Formats: sequence, structure tokens, C-alpha cells
Amino acid sequence: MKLSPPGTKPSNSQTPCEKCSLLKNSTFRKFTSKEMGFIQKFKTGELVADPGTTLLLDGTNSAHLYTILTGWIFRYKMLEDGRRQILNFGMPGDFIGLQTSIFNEMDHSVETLTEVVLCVFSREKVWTLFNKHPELAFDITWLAAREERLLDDNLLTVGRRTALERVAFIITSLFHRAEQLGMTNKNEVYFPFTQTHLADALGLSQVHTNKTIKKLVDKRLIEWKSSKFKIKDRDALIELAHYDHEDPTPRPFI
Amino acid sequence: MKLSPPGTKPSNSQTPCEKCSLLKNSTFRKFTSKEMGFIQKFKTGELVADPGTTLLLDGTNSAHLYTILTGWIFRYKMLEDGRRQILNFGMPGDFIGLQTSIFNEMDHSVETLTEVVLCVFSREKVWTLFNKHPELAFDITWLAAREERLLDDNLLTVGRRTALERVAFIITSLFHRAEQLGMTNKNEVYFPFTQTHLADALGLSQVHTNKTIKKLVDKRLIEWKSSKFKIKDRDALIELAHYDHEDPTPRPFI
DNA sequence: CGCAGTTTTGAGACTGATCAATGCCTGTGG
DNA sequence: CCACAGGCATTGATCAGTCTCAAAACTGCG
Repeated sequence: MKLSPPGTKPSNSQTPCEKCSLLKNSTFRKFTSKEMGFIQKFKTGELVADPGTTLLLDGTNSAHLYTILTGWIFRYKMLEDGRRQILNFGMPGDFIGLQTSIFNEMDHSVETLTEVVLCVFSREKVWTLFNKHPELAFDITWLAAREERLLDDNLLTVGRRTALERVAFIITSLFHRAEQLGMTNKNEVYFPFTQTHLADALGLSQVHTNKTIKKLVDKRLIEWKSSKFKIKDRDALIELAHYDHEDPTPRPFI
Repeated sequence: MKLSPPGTKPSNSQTPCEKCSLLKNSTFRKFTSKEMGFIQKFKTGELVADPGTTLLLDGTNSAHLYTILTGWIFRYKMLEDGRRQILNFGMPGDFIGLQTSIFNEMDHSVETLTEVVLCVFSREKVWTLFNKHPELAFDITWLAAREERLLDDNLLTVGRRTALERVAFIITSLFHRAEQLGMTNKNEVYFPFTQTHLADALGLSQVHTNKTIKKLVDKRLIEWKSSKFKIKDRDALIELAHYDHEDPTPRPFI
């Protein structure tokens, strides 16, 4: 029997896939019953992880792949001397660990920000998925291509936007993603990361990130009090960030 | 009959896939004859593009996908005011335009650096590929995951490395990629980009990029005279760049 | 109540940006 | 075969955005 990674434990509620909470969200596409049947077999269980748990570690491999059912995670890489770059944040519906199933080894790490509930899949069955369910294989490719898009955006941000634009951009895009998942309330969300996380995602220092956020607060574009984030002037943020928003077409998940 | 994009023309030599020059390179995986047969049908022709040609344009879609047979390209995004971020460079074997086939619209552009010979595929047949050739579908996902890895590296570079480390890193990794493709001669390659391209890939200004390259030359780690690039002290570069090189396992291409 | 982790603020240092020439190739036409 | 143009590369001087260091003020939690 497999041990769960430290900081995690198998969930005792093993929701059947037809009852999956993600299905209630209209941004996600629906499954045929044949697909559903396969995914149910593909799924090996559920896992609950505490905040701050390392789900996947750079340089190692994992027998499992995950879909986030609940909570926030982030992907990151580090330099030997401790400098950290956060590559992207992950939320419900996001797929984690494609790398292990393709290259056998991670080249980045994944850590939880909140308590996270994960749907666990067996890496071994990925091949069956490609073999027997081309639509699902296409979905996995879709998810990989989407991640690539998000990375392209992040790279443009870190490489070419000013500090103020960077903060405006990341804040707006994270809010936007959360909104599509129905995690917002009016113009408010719960942002579970620290300013240090933001700084590491933006290629800035924590101090300068703090001062930059303050500028946005002073301009009355946002409010942010202990994890409670509020967008006050979305249009101004979008313009400031040069945010190029996509229309939320229904998206797949596994 | 379809027009070719400006700056390109159909090649008159339509190499059959079994004769594909990429097959001669041992870094690429081999195909079964069944796969080869499908790819031959998937391929709709060859295209030759001049240097500086825009192959794919942000915001548009394309009926075609490409594999680079010969030459160099780069992917980039721009901000309205002209700031440009180069996301990655592409070389023989790299697959271009996955985005169009998945999202119907590019969110970045692709431009050639050299004269480029492309293998052209029809976007419409992608679905057939997933449906009938799971191994090839897996290969496409492999390629997408690899691009994601390269982006992860670039993001770490731009976000957290110093100017000197950045230049050392990009130079080393491009050399490494070219070397695996057999495009190097001893420790020399032909680098077809300008310092402005490098700067835009690294999130630096052209002037500072120039001064930084000079430091590497002064330290006798590299030589670089009119496109002819030579690595003089690879180990020192690897250490300076914190370059984490992967072992070149055989890779797929389409 | 007190700790530990965050956030906030200020001062000074420094990396990298900008501006502005100048120099250097390479290809072209006379 | 030389002169010239245009694109790049190189260099110096100055400027500014961001970093580092350091300390103080919060906040949530045991």
C-alpha cells in the first residue's frame, strides 16, 4: 500500500465522479457517460493536503497525477542559493503533474497554499487514456496548451512590464480566474498567498511588491485586508496592466 | 487554392517522410511504418520562408501547423506600446502552432530568423491523429510539455537571474539545443539572432545585453564574431548560469 | 499575553535603463 | 574596386527603478 506524501491524507469521502463538484460549474465542459465511466476507473482516490504541503518535488517522480478539486497551489522552481520563481498558481480544475507522466521526472515543485482536496489518478493509466479515449487525450493536450498560454503571459509580465503593471496584471488575472470558477463574491475574493509569494511570481522583491501594492490601494483601484481582496476599479486595472482577457469558453478538465 | 503567407513559397521539393532529414538525427525517435504512413497523409506540403517572415500572427488563426525542418524561428508577444518579449526560440524538430489547433486563435506571434523550411500539416486532421494514432497524440502532448519546460526555465531566468547569469544561461541552453541537433561544429555554432533579440528574450535592454556579453568575452568564456559563436569554457558558463542540463533522451517529433 | 510570521516604512546602494554618439560591417550601385 | 547606406554593435555618461538592509508595527493564534 502506498504512503501518502507528508502533510496529506487520503480523504474518507470518495466522491463518485458524477457527483464531482466541478461539474456544477458551467465553465467546465460536460462528459459523456462513457467518458465518465473511464475517468471513474482512472481515478484512484482523493487526497486532502494541508497548507504548505509539497505535493511534487523537483527532481523526483510521482506515481500520481492530480486534479485540484478545492484550494490553491503554486508551481515553482528554485536556484541553488534559494532564489525562487513562482511559475504559476493553480486552482480548482487545474491538472498537476503532467510532467511526471511524460518525462518521469519533475523539473519544478508544487506546493499547496491552502488546504487542498485532490482527485488522484494513476500515472500508469495515462497510456490507456490516450489509447482508448482520444477526446480525453485531447483534453489533456488542451490543458497543457492552456498552461503554456498562462506561462507566456507570465513571461511577458516578468520580462517587459513595470512593477506597477506587473502587480496590476497578476492581481487582475488571478481575480479573473477565480471569478470564472465562482470563487468570488461581487468584487471580492479570498487570496491565500502572501506578498512574498506575489513577489516571487513577479520577479520583484517583497519590499518593492509591498510598496507597489500600496500605490494601487492609494489610487483606489483595490482594497486588500488580510487575505480579503477587493477589486474597486477593474477597468482601470485592466488598462494599467495591459490585460488582454480571453473570453471564457467552456474548458475541459479531467 | 490557398495562398502562402507573404515571404513564403511552397517548396518544389516535397520530400517523402521516409526521407525526412530529421530522421537522420539520432536525438529523434523512429517511427513505425504505420505511423509514417499517417504522417505522410497528415503532411500537406512544404514551405520555404525568408528570414524575418511572420509565420503566425497573434490574434489570428491559421489553417496550418508546422514542423521546422531547417532554420531558426522565435515566438514572441508584444505590448501595445511596442515592448516585445521573446518567449522562446525554435529550431529543427520543433512544432509550431499547436495553439491554433486547440484554441482557434494564436495569442502570440511566430517569426523566422533565418530562411526556414517547414513541413506543413492540416489543422483539420489533428483530430484524426488523436483518434487513430494515440502514440502520435502522446507525442504532441510530449512536445507541448517540453515547451512548457523550456518556458519554466525562461521564466526562472527572467524573474530571478542577474543579467550576467541570464546571458550565460540563454547562450548555454541555445548552444546545447543546437548541439543535440548536430548544428554545432566543435564548440562553434551559427547564432542567427541580433543582440536585440537576446535582450528581448531576457527582459534586458539591448545596451545592457551588449555590455554583459562583453563581460563574458573578457572573461574568455565565449567568443562571438558576426553570428559565429564559440563556447570557450563550458563548465564555467554552466556554473555561472546555474544551468541544470537534462540528459538528451530520444525525443519525438511529428 | 506573547510569539511567529507578515506587512509596512525609511534610507541608501546599485543594477540595469536611457540617451546619444561613434564605430563597424556588409551588401549595393556607380 | 571604391563610396555609401543601413543595420548592428560598442561605448560613455547620466538617470531611475528596484533592491537591500534594518527596524517597527500588525495580526492571528496557541
